[in-house]
Amino acid sequence: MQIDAIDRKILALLQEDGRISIADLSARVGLSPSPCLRRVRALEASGLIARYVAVLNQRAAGLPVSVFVSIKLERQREEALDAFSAAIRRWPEVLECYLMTGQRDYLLRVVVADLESYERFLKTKLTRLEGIASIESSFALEQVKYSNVLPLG
Amino acid sequence: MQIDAIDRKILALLQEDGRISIADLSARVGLSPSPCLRRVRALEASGLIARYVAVLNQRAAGLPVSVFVSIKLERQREEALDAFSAAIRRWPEVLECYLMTGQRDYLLRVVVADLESYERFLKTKLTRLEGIASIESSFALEQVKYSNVLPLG
DNA sequence: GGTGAAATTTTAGGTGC
DNA sequence: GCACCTAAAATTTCACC
Repeated sequence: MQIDAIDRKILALLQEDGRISIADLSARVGLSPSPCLRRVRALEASGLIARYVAVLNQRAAGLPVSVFVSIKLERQREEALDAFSAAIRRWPEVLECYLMTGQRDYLLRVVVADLESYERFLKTKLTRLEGIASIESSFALEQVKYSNVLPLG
Repeated sequence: MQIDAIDRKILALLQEDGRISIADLSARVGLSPSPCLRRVRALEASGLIARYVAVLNQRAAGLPVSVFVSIKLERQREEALDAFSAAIRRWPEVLECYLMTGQRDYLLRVVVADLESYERFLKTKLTRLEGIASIESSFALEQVKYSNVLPLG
């Protein structure tokens, strides 16, 4: 999809406030509401805008702990890798998961209420998966920055 | 703030779709629109709902690369730590930053278009900061999961 | 917490530049 | 492709029970 400067401005504003009205949005990007709405719909249809969500305050929700987990998998069949991915996607404690360069390395961000909850997650879920060679956990004390705004142009 | 089962349901739905109408939301949680809207406003005022945003597709936006950067700081004055945090918050390439347990360790997620852009970020920004003892970069090949939905009750 | 009505916003259509 | 206008539909919001 072709993106121009006005689209970038629209995307920037929607990333800051996903509920801004088309009237306000169009005024801020220098268009009238009709073409502005058309652009937003086109950006949604193209998949560039993936979804609109409410972002909660992790601490206020009683889930102040983020744990970063490095997982190394044993050499194995494709099927086991798919099972790993599927489990990750299913577990609500895992908010982010990345396949890292190098070998069979995954990085997870796990969100829990406290260390006890994390231990429970480890014992009842993660360590029960087959094919894991090693697990290493690092704990975040403080969220210095948490943004969804991509650095467009 | 006191949260009950209906509030948790509201939060779950809003985290999935930040633009769901009050009419739909109220029907799905088993309330009429008025009290449902009152609850949503209370959740916003309490800070539990931090904000509403549009989530973009990183790949479609031409920024497919996430780099995780571990930074160790030298022992130093509080002032320098604040300068570090301030810079991190200002740089749009850094989407997430966590202060980790242990010592002066930070973990960053940096989003860029390609490795060249990452080198530019390193050379013109990160390595110019004072008080950094070491920098270690790991590259994500694939985003297996990226969610904003907290595991509430 | 529910009801109903008013106010605001969204959204689609049509014309001309 | 955009501005402008109009109008219908949907949604938000509020006073009141």
